[in-house]
Amino acid sequence: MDRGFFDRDVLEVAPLLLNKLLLKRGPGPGPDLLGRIVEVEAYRGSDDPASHAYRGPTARNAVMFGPPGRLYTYFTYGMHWCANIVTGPEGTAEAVLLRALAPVAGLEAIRRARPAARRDRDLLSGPARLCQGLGIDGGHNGADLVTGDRGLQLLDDGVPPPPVPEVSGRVGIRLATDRPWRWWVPDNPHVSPGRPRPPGPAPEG
DNA sequence: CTATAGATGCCCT
DNA sequence: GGGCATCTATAGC
Repeated sequence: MDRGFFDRDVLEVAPLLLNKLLLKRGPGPGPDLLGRIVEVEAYRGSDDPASHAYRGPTARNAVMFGPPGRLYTYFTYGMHWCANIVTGPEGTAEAVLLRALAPVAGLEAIRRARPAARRDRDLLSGPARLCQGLGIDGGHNGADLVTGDRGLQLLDDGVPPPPVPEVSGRVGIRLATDRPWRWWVPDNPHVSPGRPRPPGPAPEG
């Protein structure tokens, strides 16, 4: 894919990422793993209190401030990795959280990487699940998805994004729950079971 | 299907 | 020390 695709506002890019392919190669002799993006969320650092970049650059969020088309991975809840695609020009801090993928290739290897998943629909249906299933972690922070320099690449096989994607508030956050910045492919069984918190002011006193 | 509790470690104040 | 862009097992319909 072209770098320019990612060099736009995150609210424009996020829904267009639906139905794109994420390819994971190696390292080692393992088979290529492939998944189709079916659920995403937008985080816009400059004016988004829920974004890791809201309070300015730190060691953790540095990749978000870098050039578009790279992967931002972070560790959370003491045990989980999550992956984002950086958008917008260098200097801004926008990113699209990958929330769910539909497995396309490498199913056997993905099943081995996700022993807790009882059904195939649970393999990559969550931001931490998809990282576990594809073997994505901190070693991939900053990987370039355009060149595939670290075995991770974003591909377009011609399947267009849904003309009218489903929309809701974002999942698992406390702040800015009213922003409809989560998109998914309608009726796709691999979308995560997460539900947004009811909108309202942040708890206070 | 829904609801709940517990795991577990890094980041930032 | 508080809080987390989560997941899993278990309990109960």
